[in-house]
Amino acid sequence: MAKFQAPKGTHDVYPGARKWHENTALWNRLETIFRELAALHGYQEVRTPVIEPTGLFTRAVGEGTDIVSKEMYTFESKGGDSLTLRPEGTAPALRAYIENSIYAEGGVAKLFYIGPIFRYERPQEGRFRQHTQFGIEALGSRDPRIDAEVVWLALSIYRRLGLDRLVTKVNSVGCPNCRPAYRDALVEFARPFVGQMSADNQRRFNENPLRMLDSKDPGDQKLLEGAPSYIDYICDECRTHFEAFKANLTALGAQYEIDSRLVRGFDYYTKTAFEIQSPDLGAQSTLCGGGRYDGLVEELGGPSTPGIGFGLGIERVLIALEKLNRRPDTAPPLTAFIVTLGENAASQGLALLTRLREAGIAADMDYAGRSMKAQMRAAGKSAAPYALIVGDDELASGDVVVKTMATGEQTKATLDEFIAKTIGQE
RNA sequence: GCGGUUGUAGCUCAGUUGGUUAGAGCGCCAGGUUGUGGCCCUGGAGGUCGUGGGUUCGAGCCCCAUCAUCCGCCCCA
Repeated sequence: MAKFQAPKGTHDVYPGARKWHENTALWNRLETIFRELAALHGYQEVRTPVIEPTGLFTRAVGEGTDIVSKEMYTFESKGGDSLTLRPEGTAPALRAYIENSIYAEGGVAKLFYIGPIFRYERPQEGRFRQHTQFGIEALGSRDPRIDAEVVWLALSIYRRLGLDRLVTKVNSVGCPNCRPAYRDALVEFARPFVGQMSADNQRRFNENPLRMLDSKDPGDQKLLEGAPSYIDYICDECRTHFEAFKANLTALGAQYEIDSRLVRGFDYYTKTAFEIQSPDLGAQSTLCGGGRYDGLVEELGGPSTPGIGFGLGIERVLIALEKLNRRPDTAPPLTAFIVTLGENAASQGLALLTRLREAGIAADMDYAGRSMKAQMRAAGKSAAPYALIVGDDELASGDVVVKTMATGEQTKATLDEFIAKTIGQE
């Protein structure tokens, strides 16, 4: 009998998984932290479908990008429409923002999302065909202070998780006013040695010259060493914005580097672009990437609205934490484990459990009808702080033996006393 | 799309120049304690050696193919 397995590049998340990025308790903990910090900064959740019209991504991300040209899961619906499993989170969030007229609320709309992202790529460490992103989008402000706040929120998340040693890289990729001049300058600079560059960069030279700077090919890097810097071509508006953004970041106490080579893989970015990397992650070192996209809402058919956001790969965060052995605290799944002795007690077990649960105490028992020794083993393995032991003696006296597993100490108490004391501790 | 790695018990792996019934640790189950977990001791269950073909008297080991896995390039979270 052939066994089924999760498709290449996908993974399950399940209780007790050894790999942190597959462990339910750790996922739950991280998601809670994301939600708390998002709420703390005024962001509210938006949930969008996993499938979207294919055109949404070709329009937003750009026809020439790798994502659109070769990494999308695209299929035809029975009705004949072309649908795509979302390969990124910003375009769907903005589609929802426009479709539901969220902009009509006025002010700045702050949205966050947590959900799966699909890209057809060759899996490797930290890269999956289905991964999960936490992302935020702030729509309606062109104030550079919000650029700094967005970066700061990402950094706050990592700090909260105990992830240090991070490198934050910032850049300005300009705007439609100044980009053409820079693009032309870069093309003229590279023209004499196009033929000496890697095949990829020769392609980029024609299709998307800015991406040439992103090449990791050592030969390309050497050839492009003296390449013109965007900062010398940037228009006054973009320069002012970039300076204010950096000043605000500095004022918050954030450490960052200016990386004039930082060019992100989506066509929609304007002005601010940033990336947060971890040196502990291996080849796929980017934990978070984002930037400003002042023309995108309009491009997608909404009112002219500036925006900025980021996406953060949750699997990569978990992998980085695992490598540093920084395990987030997770509460034990159970508080009490009931151990019964004999037929009479066994038949009472479920009723006792129910009383605990109705009082809000997570409790369980061993349903296999096994020996006390086996039940105690199960209690220990469950990590519940307390074992409640019930036998004929306890049934007669109306109380239970409360064993504190960590110390081995035992006392007698009625179930109500145990409940009152346990709830008092929370 | 390209390059490399590894596939033996639930997990991590060992298996000498191809040679009888394929091993260890951990985990699991049970007993040692007919009312007590974690430590210790004893025992037990569990494997078509990824799959298919080939070479050979004989293949976990050699050859071919295939599937899967992980890692790197590319790209990105």
